[in-house]
Amino acid sequence: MDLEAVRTFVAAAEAGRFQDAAAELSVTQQAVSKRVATLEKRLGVRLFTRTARGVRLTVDGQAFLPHARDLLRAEERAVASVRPGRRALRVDVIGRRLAPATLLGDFRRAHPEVELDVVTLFDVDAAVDALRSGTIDASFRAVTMPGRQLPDDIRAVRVYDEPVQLLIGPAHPLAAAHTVTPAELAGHRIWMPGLVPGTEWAAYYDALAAAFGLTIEITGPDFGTEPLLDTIAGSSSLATFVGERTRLVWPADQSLRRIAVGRPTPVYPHSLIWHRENPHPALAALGDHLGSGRLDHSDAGTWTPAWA
Amino acid sequence: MDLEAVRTFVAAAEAGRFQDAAAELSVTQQAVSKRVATLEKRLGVRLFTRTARGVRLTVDGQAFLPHARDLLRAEERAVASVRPGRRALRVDVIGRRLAPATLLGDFRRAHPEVELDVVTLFDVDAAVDALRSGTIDASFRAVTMPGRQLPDDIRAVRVYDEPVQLLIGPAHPLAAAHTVTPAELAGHRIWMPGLVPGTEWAAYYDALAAAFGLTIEITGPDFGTEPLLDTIAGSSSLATFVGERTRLVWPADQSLRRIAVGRPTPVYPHSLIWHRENPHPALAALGDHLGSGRLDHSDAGTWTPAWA
DNA sequence: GGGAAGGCACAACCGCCCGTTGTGCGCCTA
DNA sequence: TAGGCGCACAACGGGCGGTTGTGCCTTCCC
Repeated sequence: MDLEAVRTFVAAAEAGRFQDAAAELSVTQQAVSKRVATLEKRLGVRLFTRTARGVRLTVDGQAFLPHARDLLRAEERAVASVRPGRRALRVDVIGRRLAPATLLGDFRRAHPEVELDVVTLFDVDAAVDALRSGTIDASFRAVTMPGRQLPDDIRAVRVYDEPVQLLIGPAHPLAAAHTVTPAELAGHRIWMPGLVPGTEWAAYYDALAAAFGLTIEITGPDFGTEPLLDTIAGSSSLATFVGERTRLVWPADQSLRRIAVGRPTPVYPHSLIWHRENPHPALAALGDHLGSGRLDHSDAGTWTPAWA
Repeated sequence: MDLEAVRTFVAAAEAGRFQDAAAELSVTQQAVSKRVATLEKRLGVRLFTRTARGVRLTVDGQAFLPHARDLLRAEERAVASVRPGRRALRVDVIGRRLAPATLLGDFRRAHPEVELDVVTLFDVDAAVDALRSGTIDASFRAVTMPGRQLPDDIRAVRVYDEPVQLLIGPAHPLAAAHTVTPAELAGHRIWMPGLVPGTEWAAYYDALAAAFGLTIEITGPDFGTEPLLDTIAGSSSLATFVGERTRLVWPADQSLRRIAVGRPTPVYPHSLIWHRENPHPALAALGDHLGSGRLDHSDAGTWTPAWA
């Protein structure tokens, strides 16, 4: 379907006459007539009844009109999402099912007027580059990697310490446990395919493994979450880590179990970083929203890497 | 913007290679390349980075992708709204700001999975014709007009008795009243432009005027609700009737006042009518929804026309 | 390190769609 | 009944979009 035809249809419906719609669109009346006729042919229904004083919407036309407006609005938003300058707020998250995406979902509900786009970059370096070039406006990252220092023009605020949980199947020996300590996981096989070496995500789990003597396997190609969850659910020895707010979409019959990890609870330090001079008006709203819900991370019962 | 290009963009983003997208769309790789290049040119940004093993989304492309999917979904809904057979549930209402539209809004919220289109036909006769021809699936009307009998194949259920209220400006002598009786309105000027003779809407107010000795003026052309409300707000003698749930969109400074009418309260009997053999699956859900919230209209303190 | 293969871009060609001009027809109005 | 208004149809022309053919770059493998 051609959006130019849809735009013509809306203009004609509002004007009530093809001639006026044609004037508004800077084309001839015949062009409007042709566009509408083509649209009607494609849809298989008549959208207007032609009268001596102009046109009037048919019932089908009345039903189609709001959808046509929706289409044009969606087009406007799509164009606006990539328009240089004054585009929608663009935030980088580490994964679309992880806690940052959930936090952004909360923000979207709290501020429905803010246009928000979510993207995913490779790592902190890419995010910093994108922040500096103005390609993105903010990024959720664990920015305090060992040996790295944020540049002066990048601001960072630690907004959410997310508890790490163990995900296992019903046949796993820990399936009946309510809580396990990190030390109790030593000797168990913890499998995390998809953990890309060099990312801060991988650095976090490296530190976790080192601190408590765990063995984390990242062998094998990453086939996506579904095969991973399938394997975990059917295994009596494999486990994996997930964040407390990680959304899992798995078939209900798999009966995967989340086991809390405590004494201490490893928490993943999500931070929001942005460029000091970014003028985007919605950025302040995002900062306020995240700051208001910020958790107190001075709790002695939690664990973070020494470099965090 | 061309939706075919948008569809191509989504296919290429999912496939990761122009060649695969081309195969899926049954065009050549060069056509996909051209479509994407044209789209990028129109948007002014690069959507893909070209690599030796295919293409990868840029940050702009990542931001654009969900909007592109939205566009295609909106197109699908638009086409579905007029597709003969299996189209969305289509309901005729007497006006988009009156109570039936509000009831449909409630239904939409309660059943977000139901595709619903709202149209407005001229009168009961047009609605019955449309129900029989399958053009619409249901209609909100006050069907019990004097001298009219619904055909056997049309079912009707009285779903909502809407109290009538008086709408006046702050300078009107009744502005301070909490409730007025219909009889007290005799002698006041009640102005209702836009009341089309021959419709059941007009018949109702004719009966109301006759029952209580009121004078209802329908003189003058109907310029829409805004001028009407402006005039009412600034007049010390003009009043008009509105339904209890009628949504008015007027500038806040006009300070219009709604005055309840009681002893008895005139109520407008909204009914839902549909064709006996309409097979639309969502029609039953609409009937259930309206039936569950149906008001008891055996209240002796209300008034309806004798023919209702 | 060099050849082969895979994948995208560019050029040329062409058909078709779209918009314009010119005209006809039906309906309402005076 | 004549005139005007408004949409549809016909003919024409240009440009957009698709295909074929080809070139270039990257990656992989021997």
